[in-house]
Amino acid sequence: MTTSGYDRAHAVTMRDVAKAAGVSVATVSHVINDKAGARIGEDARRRVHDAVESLGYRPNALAKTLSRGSSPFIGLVADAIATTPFAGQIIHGAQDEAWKHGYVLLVANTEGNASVERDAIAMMLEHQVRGILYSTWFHREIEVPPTLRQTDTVLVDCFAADEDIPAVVPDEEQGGRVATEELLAAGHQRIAFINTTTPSPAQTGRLAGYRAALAAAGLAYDESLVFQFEPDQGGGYSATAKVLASHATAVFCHNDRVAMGLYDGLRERSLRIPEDIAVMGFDNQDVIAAHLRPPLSTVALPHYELGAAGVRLLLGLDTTRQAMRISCPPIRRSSL
Amino acid sequence: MTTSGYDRAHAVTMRDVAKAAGVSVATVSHVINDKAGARIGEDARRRVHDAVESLGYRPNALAKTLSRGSSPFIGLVADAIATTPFAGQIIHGAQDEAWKHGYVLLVANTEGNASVERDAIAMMLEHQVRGILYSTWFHREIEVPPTLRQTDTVLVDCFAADEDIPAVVPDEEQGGRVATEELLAAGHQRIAFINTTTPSPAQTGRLAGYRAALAAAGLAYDESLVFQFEPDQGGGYSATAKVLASHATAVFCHNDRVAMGLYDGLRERSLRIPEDIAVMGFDNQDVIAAHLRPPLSTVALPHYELGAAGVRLLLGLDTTRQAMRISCPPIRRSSL
DNA sequence: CTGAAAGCGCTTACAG
DNA sequence: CTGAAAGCGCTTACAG
Repeated sequence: MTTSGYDRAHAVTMRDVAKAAGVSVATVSHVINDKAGARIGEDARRRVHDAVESLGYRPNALAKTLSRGSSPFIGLVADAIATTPFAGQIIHGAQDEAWKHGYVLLVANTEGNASVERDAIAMMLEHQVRGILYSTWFHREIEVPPTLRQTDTVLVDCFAADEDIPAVVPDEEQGGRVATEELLAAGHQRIAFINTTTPSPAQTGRLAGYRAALAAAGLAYDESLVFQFEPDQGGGYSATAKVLASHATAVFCHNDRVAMGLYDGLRERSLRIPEDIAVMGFDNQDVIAAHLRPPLSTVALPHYELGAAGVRLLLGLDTTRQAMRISCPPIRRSSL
Repeated sequence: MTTSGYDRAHAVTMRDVAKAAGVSVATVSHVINDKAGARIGEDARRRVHDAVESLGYRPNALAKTLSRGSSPFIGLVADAIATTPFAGQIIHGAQDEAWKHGYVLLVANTEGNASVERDAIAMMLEHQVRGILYSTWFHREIEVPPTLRQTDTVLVDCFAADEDIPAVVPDEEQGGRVATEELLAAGHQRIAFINTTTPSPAQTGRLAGYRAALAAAGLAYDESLVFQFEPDQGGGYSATAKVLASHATAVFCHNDRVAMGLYDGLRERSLRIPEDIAVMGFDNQDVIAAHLRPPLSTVALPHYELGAAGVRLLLGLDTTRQAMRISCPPIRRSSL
């Protein structure tokens, strides 16, 4: 079928190449890996390359791993590839970074199930992973599964309170600050904040950022401008009346879904965005933010970067140890 | 640190277990794998298990693979883990199914870049994958990368025209049919269809389904009820006027984003859903469909099932060969 | 400049 | 009932 002489049943090995090239397997290994110390004649070199070519030889990465004692794998256990578009970006970032350093990602989706988690970690350990990235789909505190201790671990988008395990998380406070600063820069002084009812690093961090930005701008913190609602469309929609009653000229929403609900509430009252009121989101959830009318200005959760930084930390490429905060960049669209 | 005596630098091997249990490695292998033919005394068996326990032994899956000549890996190359929440579900389904049969998924994200794709496939081949799932984030025709021929392949959410490569795709026509049937069942007779301007299996398939459902209900196909717009919010929004002018009482939208735009257009005209007009989406895009006001009825693209079926096909667990169509189930919410 | 040989951690006939 | 030995496909000192 192919001209390479490839045969699925009987893979060609280094031995076959050696035979075809009339050299030893040691020599083949040396030229294929371009070993520094090895002095192989131009002639032999060419013969090996020709044989590789004509036989369609591919090194067996597993055998290589075994004899070298190093692993090409990095494990990524995620609690929800499924429930959210976010996890995808963490995987994406981790994968790109892993590849860049010659590693391959082994991903496992656990749906938060502890026993699946245990199996996934065991599987990774048996495959001799270099280390494991343990990630959650939203920033939170976790209990570290005990078996994770048996290898190098870094936490991604989560952290363990009383632990010394390195973690990389989004900088919620900085995010809340830029969100507010964007509104400030657009000339607003009376900025409402629809925060979430759910206790979380996002809840406290974004609020702290909001306050910090206000303070830096010389504005007093006004409690009557901050609300708590469910962090979804329903919450944003319900918040509309209160926000309007507060006479705010701009609203910083805890996330894009809240903003989406607020949009609905505002539209029902025939209020225009941003002419009548400016709105700022958080998360930069693709399907929502870019496609609302008008497109929503927001701040991005740096999922891709979280995954990539996790791999770098794991491989010891980043000097930082312990909690590493990744900043959340503002995304400017037309809602303010 | 742990009581297991685990030592990261010097993994414990089968040899260590053998020594500790006072048996040969062959015996250890037999009891650990619970080999059928092997008759090992209760005594030796217990000693082995104890040694495994106390040493914290974990078999080296890579070595096992090498000596057995079988691979525990299945590759999944995806063109866009990133750009869409959908790919995540394909991965999820493939992974669950792979695990179920003792395989581990090696995933690679190529962003559609041909050279990355080549590298990804080469990497998988070198890791001796059992086969490769090649997937796209939306249903379409593709050119099969030549190196894919070097192993078993199944196409997921895509297909190759002139090829004999097995593929699993969503059943667009059946999807279009149920979408229309749902509207019919709700009592509508004048059903508009906002189709996409983009030529694709979705475009033709969903239209065919729409026509089939109408025909089955004894309704004539009325060209003036079908429109073509960009398959996004902007398209849906723009379609509003024409849809209204057609005096349809219900609208089947090519996808959820179109429905989202239509919602906006309808709301601006103070029209209520579903009282004034019913709307049906397609895709069941989480963030959108479930959270629109009112929640959108739609039909789901079976991504999880696509991934799972792909693995089954690859492993020869499904007898079907060639193109396999997965049906798209209706999701009932409150927009009709 | 090149090859023979040991070894990576397992599995699997084969003997006994 | 159990072990010695060969082998999976590589890499890596070590000799020459």
